[in-house]
Amino acid sequence: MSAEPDVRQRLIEAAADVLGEEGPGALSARRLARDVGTSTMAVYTHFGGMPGLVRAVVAEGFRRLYDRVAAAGLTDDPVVDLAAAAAAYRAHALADPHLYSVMFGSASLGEYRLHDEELEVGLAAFDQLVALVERAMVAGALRQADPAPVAAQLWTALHGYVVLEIADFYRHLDDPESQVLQPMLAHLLASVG
Amino acid sequence: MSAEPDVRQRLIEAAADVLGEEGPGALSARRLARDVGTSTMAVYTHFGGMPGLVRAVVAEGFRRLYDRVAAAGLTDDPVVDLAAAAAAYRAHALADPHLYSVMFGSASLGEYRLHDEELEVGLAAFDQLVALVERAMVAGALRQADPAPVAAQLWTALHGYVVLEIADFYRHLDDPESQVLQPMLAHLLASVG
DNA sequence: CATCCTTCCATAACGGCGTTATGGTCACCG
DNA sequence: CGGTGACCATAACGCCGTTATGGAAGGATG
Repeated sequence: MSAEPDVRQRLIEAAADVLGEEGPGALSARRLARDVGTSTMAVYTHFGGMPGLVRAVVAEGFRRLYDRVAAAGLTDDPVVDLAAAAAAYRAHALADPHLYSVMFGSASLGEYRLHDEELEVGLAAFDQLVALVERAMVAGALRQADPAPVAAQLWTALHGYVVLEIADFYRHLDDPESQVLQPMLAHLLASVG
Repeated sequence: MSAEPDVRQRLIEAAADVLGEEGPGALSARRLARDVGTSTMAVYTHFGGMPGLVRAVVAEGFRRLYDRVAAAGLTDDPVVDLAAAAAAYRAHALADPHLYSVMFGSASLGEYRLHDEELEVGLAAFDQLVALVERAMVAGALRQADPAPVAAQLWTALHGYVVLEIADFYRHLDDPESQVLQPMLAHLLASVG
């Protein structure tokens, strides 16, 4: 049934599965060792402990996020592509909200704190957005400027929306997507366009 | 030294203290019982368990956030007041980042999920912002519209910034406050003004 | 071929955790 | 004055992360 090689990768995938299906409360070295068919010591030889495994899962989450946003593809309209990337980003986060929460660590699992290794993977995903913004600038759809801060503003707003949506803080609004998310992104794009 | 009555409130304050000084990893019923000078059973008689205590701490966090933002006071310029409220909001979050993370971390700490009780306290804080926006509208500083979605957009962007700042995701930018936060809020205000 | 050394994981133990069962104490109410 | 309920101390159960120890496999070295 299960392939035997690469215990490290299988632990990461098992952790991502448990996170997606049962939430962070179900994450434990013993549970993962059982699922993968090994002992808890494998977690220590490969990750140095449970926090190390969580960091690896976070890096994996950023890799998946990168792939998902990249899969949105490109058209001949840079603004349409920006909207498509944002939609893909949100869809990915909502499809695995626990993983997304752990990625942005605010989720406070253990004493986790961002290391350079995971930050690098996260920044690769962010650079995608910078490239999309820069492309819109050279195409004349956005005013010429440093694309990094503009991309950071878009990402910040989108991330804030996703976090509050996952935490169910828009419960009292009907259709928050069209009342909050879309106008907010439209305002930001209009102001830098 | 310590007042004896109201074990419930003392447990909440002890939890907020531990959260602020040592982070969520140090939160435990046994630890809090030791600090307060009681047994773990007090947690169960007053909160029904550890998740119940966390929910109470979240509600307390929203109450403090409300007070902190309200303390910003009012001038005769509604736009200045909006900026002051945003600054107070950010300062409060950065002063106790663990508490802020738990408040919005739908994930991770146990199986915590937002209940109506805490949402109500959170919405009271949000209503402050709605009132500030409405005040700016009647003063003519912002275009007349439904203030709730506008306030939600401002809050979303500000929250996103605070979360990413706490998680140290702006490490690669110098002065993210002036490169990201200020222009983002300015753009949103300009677009609705 | 024999040896060593490194990598990797199984077993078992330690302390701490949330939770539960049980019982005791004290206030209040009939 | 008996009872009844709220509140908490004690102790146990089954988890957890982590560590110590040792054994098995494989490549390098003589």
